[in-house]
Amino acid sequence: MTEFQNLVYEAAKLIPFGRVATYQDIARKIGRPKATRAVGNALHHNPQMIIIPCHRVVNAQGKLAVHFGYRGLKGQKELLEREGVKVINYQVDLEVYRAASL
DNA sequence: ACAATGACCCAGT
DNA sequence: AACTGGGCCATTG
Repeated sequence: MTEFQNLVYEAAKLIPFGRVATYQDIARKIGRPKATRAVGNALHHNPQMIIIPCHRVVNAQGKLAVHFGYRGLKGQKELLEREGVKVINYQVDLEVYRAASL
């Protein structure tokens, strides 16, 4: 477990229930605004798939991660809808659900 | 130390 | 809207 990954996971846990964050938000939160790609990597290697709310993390367009580990796209979609987030065509409205605290 | 890879982003065509 | 190329950063072989 690298230090970078810890930072990413900690940041991910801060995303409130029923809201989402972009890879950029996470990157910015941990002090590496341009490491968005690395953030994606870290989440992919996520050791605690369920514990860490990585399903609340989407790309800059609000699109869900295609290679999501837990039950794929559908899994992430269901997890989000279970929190009251409307997912249209595997995409969420960032203007509405993006966590403001980031 | 170097090259390649990936759940990314942005601008240009 | 779809495709391309360049840039970014951490991890891995």
